Amino acid sequence: MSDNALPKGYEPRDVESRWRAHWEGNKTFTPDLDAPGEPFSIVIPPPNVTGALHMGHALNLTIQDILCRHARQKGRKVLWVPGTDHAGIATQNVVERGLAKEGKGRHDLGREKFIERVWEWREEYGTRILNQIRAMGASVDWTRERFTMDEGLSRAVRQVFVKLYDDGLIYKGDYIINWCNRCHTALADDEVDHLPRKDHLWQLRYPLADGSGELVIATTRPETMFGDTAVCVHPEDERYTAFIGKMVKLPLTDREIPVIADNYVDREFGTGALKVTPSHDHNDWELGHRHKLEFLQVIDENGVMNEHAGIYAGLTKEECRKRVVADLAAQGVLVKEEELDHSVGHCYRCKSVIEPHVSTQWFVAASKMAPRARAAVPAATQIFPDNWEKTYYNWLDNIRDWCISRQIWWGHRIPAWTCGDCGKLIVAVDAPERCACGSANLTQDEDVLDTWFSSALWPFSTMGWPDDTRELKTFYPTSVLVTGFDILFFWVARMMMMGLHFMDEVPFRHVYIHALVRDAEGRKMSKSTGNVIDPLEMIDKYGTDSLRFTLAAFAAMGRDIKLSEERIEGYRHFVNKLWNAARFALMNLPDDEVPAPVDLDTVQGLHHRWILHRLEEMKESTDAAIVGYRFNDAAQGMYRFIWNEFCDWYLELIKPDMQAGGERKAAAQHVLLTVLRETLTLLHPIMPFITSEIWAALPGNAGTDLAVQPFPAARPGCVRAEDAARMELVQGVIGAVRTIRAELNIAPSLRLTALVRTANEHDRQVLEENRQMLLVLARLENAEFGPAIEAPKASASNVVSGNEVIVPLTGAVDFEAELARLDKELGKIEKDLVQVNKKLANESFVDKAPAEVVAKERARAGELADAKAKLEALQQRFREAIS
RNA sequence: GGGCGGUUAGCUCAGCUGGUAGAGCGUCGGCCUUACAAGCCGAAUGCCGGGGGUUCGAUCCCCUCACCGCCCA
Repeated sequence: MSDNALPKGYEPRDVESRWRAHWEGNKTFTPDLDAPGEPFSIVIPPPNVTGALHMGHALNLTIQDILCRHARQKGRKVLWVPGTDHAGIATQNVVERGLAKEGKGRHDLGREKFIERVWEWREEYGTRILNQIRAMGASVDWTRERFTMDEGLSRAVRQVFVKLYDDGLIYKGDYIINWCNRCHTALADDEVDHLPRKDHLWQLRYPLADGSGELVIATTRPETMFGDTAVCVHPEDERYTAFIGKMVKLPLTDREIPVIADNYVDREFGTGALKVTPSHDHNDWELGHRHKLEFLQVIDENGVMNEHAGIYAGLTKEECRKRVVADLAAQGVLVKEEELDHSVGHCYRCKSVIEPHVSTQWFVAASKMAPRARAAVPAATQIFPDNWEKTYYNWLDNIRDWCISRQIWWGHRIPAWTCGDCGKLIVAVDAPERCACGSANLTQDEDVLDTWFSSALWPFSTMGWPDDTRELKTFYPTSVLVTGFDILFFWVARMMMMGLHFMDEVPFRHVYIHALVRDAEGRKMSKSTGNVIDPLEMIDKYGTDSLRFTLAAFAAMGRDIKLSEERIEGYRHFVNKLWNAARFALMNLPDDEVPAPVDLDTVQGLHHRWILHRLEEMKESTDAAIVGYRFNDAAQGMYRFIWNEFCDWYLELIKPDMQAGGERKAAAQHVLLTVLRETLTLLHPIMPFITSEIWAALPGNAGTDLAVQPFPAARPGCVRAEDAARMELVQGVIGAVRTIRAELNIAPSLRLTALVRTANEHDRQVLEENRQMLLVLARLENAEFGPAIEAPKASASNVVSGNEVIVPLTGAVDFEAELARLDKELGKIEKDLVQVNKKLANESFVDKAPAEVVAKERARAGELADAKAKLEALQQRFREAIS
């Protein structure tokens, strides 16, 4: 036995920190650009600097790491770029909250000081998320870490802005946009969450100006009525045709507004008549332009009513609504108030209600860039699973121009200057010194760009664009983007547009959309619900490998993951199992030198031949599963192989070999080491730490790193399906004896005798050759095999592929139990037999089903009938014995 | 309103191109068997959401209904 055995328990903490330090210190994951091998690259979805690692990140990183480590094993040149995102609004909010504690606002500091403050903040906390990426074991290239506000990336942003402006794809103008009063900035359409909300629908009486009647309109926003500049009905709505073209009096004001007609109106909703407020509603904005209405703004950018609201000026929009409704009710204008379930836009950063607001903003003409991005899927970029294609198309087909200016300070400032003298607008990469008119009186636009604008460039900006770098040449387009569906629009579609425009090539060949991680009840994890499972806490308690394996095992394509701590705890048992298997192996292997090799193609011993065969199958299936993004198959396949085959059978079967010594031991050592080495390699992408640790402890591996070992080569000579079948027979006989023992309550310590009346010479020979396996694993003192074996009358029995397994019973045995057991067994067989016979009796089945299927059923019917007959005979004999 | 997905063992979920329903966890029974009690051996459990259709044959394909979830308007 070895004296440098592994410690009794696996201690993830020490092991993980050691390997992390080793990999980072040695720059193990920095690719050699001159190395041979096909490139494989991934850019990390950059987490927010404000962020802390959550389960979504943990899953995202695990998947990417599996892909990268696997690609390295397959000899590819792998680059995985890490980095973080400056997250404009979110980060600014965090720093502003900090300031608020000091009783200050950002305006008290001024722009420059405030930005300095944000940078300080990011220096302090920006590394936190990076260390959490480290904790996950992510094999990123730390020498290429990027931040969206880096000098290089900022230059890329300015360059892109200027180019798009020159190409006519960026423009500035007054439009209605989504305004967050709290964050005090414009938001893009997809940054608005539509959340369900109980509200009211009020019906209001608008009298005709000529006194000839009245029109009842329905609205959810009475406070905006001061901005009404029309009432709209459906042109074919007979209730209202007479009103079209007339004027109505706007209550609470002295204004009169026209009644217009437009197909946009839903006749079924409310009263079929609606008030039109072009400055405060997206649809009304469209109506306003179509019908050339007046645009009247009544709510300011703080959510306060302005002078157009008359006596309501100065009230917040919420207060104003209450007062207006009360006053309308008092004046008899309010006809009806009803409950309404609808959805209302909320800021995705702060969850306050979004106000449609007209202002001067910058836009990307996304509608012009979308068609190319659409056409690239699936021709140049494939989405996995492909049902997301539809969602992708749907969004691009309905895309509106993208509002990219934000009225905050933290971010890439828009590279546009206005001349104070001639009014000319200058858009340039670097700050211009003077205007063409000669004036030096230039002021830069106050706004910054949407964070997603810089994220959209990530796949090429991180590789050094606009310079023509080797990284770009080698690694662009990236191989795959791994992300959640929640940012398919924000990010994926925009990267496609930008990549195609600037690189003339898609940014990634594949997009793998992974699941959302939910809690055990299927709810989204959120701090407010309090159902968050913190990955760092899980890592601390169970180790990173347990967490990674759990996530991989549940990462079935296209399905959400319901996670609970118990699952992670459960997979820690697997980690422990592997550790102990390795300990056992090491105890039975020489300390330093590699055991003398034997020829694996011709090695004797069914257990060796079988496990080597299974190992070949595992290589193929694991590789196929990872390449096909079926991580759950990869994980579960390894789990079963290691636990149910390698540990439960193989390790048990080599124990006698190890005791026997000599050549038998030498062969067992060599096969054991081979299987363990290659199994660790296969498992390494999912569980990098424990596999590396065990690897380094194996004889001959001291000082080597599993992370740089190649994928185990195929060993065609070891593919032997017939040995797998032989093994199955042996396992079946062992199982039959074990079942008898357990069901008849025979003590495990009692050594039994087993007799097998064999079905044919082949089976007899297999059992004979593997007598020792049966003796050890079925706990027998004796075993006999042959075609003419007669069962002693008092014996329990079972049938395995036509072989009658007989266990003579001695001493006190529960005879009734054996009878009941045989009845149960026969019941099962009969049930199957009836079903199969029914099938075979069906003429059209025999007629129309493929010949091989029919043949298979016939064979099965024969087997079942045979087993039935044998069992019945055995049962009869047993009855005679006990009567 | 439009789109997507789900419904399989007590729980969580696999089940690729239709051909004998699987796993993990949990449950029950028996074991300290020299790597592992975080373990070993054995067992039980399913109108594969309802209805209809295609087919010799449907968990799988088509239609429909119900319930649940998500996205977009």
